[in-house]
Amino acid sequence: MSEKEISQAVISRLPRYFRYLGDLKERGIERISSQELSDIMKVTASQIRQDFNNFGGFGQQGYGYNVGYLYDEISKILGIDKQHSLVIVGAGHLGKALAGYTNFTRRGFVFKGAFDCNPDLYGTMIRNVEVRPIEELEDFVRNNNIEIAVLTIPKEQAVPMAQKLAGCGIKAIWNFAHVDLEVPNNIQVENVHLSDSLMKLSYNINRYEKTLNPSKDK
Amino acid sequence: MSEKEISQAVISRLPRYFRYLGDLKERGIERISSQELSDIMKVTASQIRQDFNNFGGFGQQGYGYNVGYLYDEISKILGIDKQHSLVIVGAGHLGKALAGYTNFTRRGFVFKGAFDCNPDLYGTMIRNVEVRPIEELEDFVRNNNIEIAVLTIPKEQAVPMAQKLAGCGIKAIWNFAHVDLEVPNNIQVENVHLSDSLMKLSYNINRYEKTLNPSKDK
DNA sequence: ATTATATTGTTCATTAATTAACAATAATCA
DNA sequence: TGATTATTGTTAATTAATGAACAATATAAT
Repeated sequence: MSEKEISQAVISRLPRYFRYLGDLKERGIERISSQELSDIMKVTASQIRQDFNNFGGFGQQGYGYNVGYLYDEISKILGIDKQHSLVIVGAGHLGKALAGYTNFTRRGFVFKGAFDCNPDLYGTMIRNVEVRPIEELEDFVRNNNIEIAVLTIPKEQAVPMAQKLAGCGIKAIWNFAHVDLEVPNNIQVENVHLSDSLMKLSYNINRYEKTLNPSKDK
Repeated sequence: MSEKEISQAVISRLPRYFRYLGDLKERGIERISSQELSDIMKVTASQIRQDFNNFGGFGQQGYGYNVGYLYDEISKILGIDKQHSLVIVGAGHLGKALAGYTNFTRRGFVFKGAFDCNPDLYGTMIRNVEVRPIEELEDFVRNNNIEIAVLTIPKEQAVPMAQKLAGCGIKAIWNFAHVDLEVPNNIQVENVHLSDSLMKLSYNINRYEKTLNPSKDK
């Protein structure tokens, strides 16, 4: 009821706060004001205070915020105070790269299985996990209570695969395939569309060059 | 002068339009109205028309938009009608994965070189390109007119590396290191912070579960 | 203890983004 | 060729996001 919906704009900023707070913590800094954080992060102090206050008062007037406390609170908000099991679907370079990220393990994401449709890969190891045939994926998800599926397969296969995963109790899909998945709304999808990102970069290169040499347009 | 600044919110949507238009084109569809596109893409027709009109009138009243024409125009806006040369800095799994994306080649991004600081990798091949020692990077960028550097190195190395790259005429950095780079504003930076993305996913899993079982909060 | 200072939480104002509305106009049909 | 329909480009209205202001309050200093 008091579950005020928090905008995804705010959510998108939380990981960055978390990162900066982690750095501060590591450097032994115990307290920080919204103004100091503003200077470091190049966002307004007002936005910082507004963002935090969406989740309750973490600071104290005349003092600021306790770095360690704020860090822990944000980790709870983000749900990374608990472990999340995940499987990688598609054991190519990208799948391997993601499986290998120690960063993720550190944040409680536990790599439980890898699947591919290429028989040459069956039995090969990624980290301490062997690659299994894709046919075993659904049973594996069900039997091991897997929360997250990381989709690093071609887009043609991604759509039917998402449907299959929806059917066996997966909670979320981290989608690297260049296609929009359609899944029931009990399943969370986070897209990483790398080509989109690269195109944005291309646009900004172009734009900058045009500001230097406006004659060239049209 | 009439260089009205276009918001990054609009730019972020262009690649998705481009993708859907490409699909339509491939399916042989020649014309489409903003309403039809709205139905397919699940965004309002009004937003579609507003977005396109930032760049000029691409449609025709009573007819709609010509798919092929619109596709080409967007590709020009995004600057992917021309080739962009890039190098990969950090020849790990992620670097290899990115180098191998045929999608990128198709959009005019030409993979020209790969660099790493691990001597074991020197001379090994990624696609048709051999991995070179990182010391050669700066000269290579200068001599081969490289536009984009793809940073797939640890965050500690990423900051000084960005500075070096800034010094040798690179135009843009596609940054996969989990750190904010500080570069002069003649260099475009596009960040792909994968852990941020995964944390957002984690938040949304959490949020959904709380809507089902609100008792569990606090 | 009292006062001065710092800094939050929150309200209000402003700016930006999105959606709705509609007049203008091209395409289609009779 | 004229009437009807479809659909854009654009303006206006609404909603969301951001930034500024300030009262409330804790800390620190004297």
